[in-house]
Amino acid sequence: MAAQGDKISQFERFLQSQGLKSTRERKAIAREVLVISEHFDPELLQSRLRSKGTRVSRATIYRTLDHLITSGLVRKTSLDLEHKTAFYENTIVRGHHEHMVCIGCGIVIEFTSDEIESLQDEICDNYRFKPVRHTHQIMGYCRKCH
Amino acid sequence: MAAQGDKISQFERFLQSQGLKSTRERKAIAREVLVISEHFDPELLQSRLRSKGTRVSRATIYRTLDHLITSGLVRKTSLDLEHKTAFYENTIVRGHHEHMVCIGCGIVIEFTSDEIESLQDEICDNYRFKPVRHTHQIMGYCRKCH
DNA sequence: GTCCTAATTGAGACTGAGTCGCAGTAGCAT
DNA sequence: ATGCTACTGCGACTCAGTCTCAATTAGGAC
Repeated sequence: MAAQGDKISQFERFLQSQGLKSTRERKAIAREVLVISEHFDPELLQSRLRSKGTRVSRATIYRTLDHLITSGLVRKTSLDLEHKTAFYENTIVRGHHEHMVCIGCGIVIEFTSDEIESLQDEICDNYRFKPVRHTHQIMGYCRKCH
Repeated sequence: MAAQGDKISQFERFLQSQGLKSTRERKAIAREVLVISEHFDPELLQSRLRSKGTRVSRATIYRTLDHLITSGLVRKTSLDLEHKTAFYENTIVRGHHEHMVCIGCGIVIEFTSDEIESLQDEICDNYRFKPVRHTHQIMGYCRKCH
């Protein structure tokens, strides 16, 4: 898709603006991340790259993910308390959303609610708190599991 | 306080009902946990016990926290993505609440909102999802930090 | 194209939270 | 008091993530 190329060059401009270099590894990682449409962990990312013939070390995966986060192309999503690994997702394919996680089968259902978002803003206002990001996660049992 | 003794014996009954034994270590841990009014991590719990002259191994701390969770006296609260350690809190002193965490100074502000809770229930209903617990956390800057 | 320097990479050592196996210990029911 | 079984502590282990360092590479200057 055309949009992806744009995003890659957005990332390259970001790197340049930070005095960072645009390397083979960084481009490969960015390219792959923008193509994954679900949550992923660094492990999965590495193995997807490997299966395409691109070997990148664990350290570089982590380092590059940090840059992708700073550049705004990727976000870190908790999705946790059960899993120990961090999860990531690209911000292009995936808009903002919250999670319901089934304790039975592990399935993740996404939801959003404008009402909740605005109540949240109201509460922050009351506390003079300037929100930057938030996570809202419901653990329970999905239709199939209870 | 009187309530604490009750809770201790509630825990002992729980242990018994599970065919578990009521040991010196478990009682000491339960007693301490019920007296901590803030979030704590296993590390802190252990050092508080040690400073009272009770030595308990790390493994036992973790094992007992699990039992306390199952018994309902303690809950695990994410409070994370920044910290790597798990946090816990006792359910007696601390009612249900959500967190705002300041990215600047780390201060944790608690909040609750009945409106949000009921919107949440509504959403779960729509998805035929049976909620068990949830976490809702806002990261941002507190009054002093922006 | 060549040179130069600073940034980058990969490998492996390291860290820190949490778990596990095991040998010795201690509840508790009889 | 006895015996069965669960419990404890220790230290080894795991696993995600970080760090160090020597070797490599991007990319600007010439």
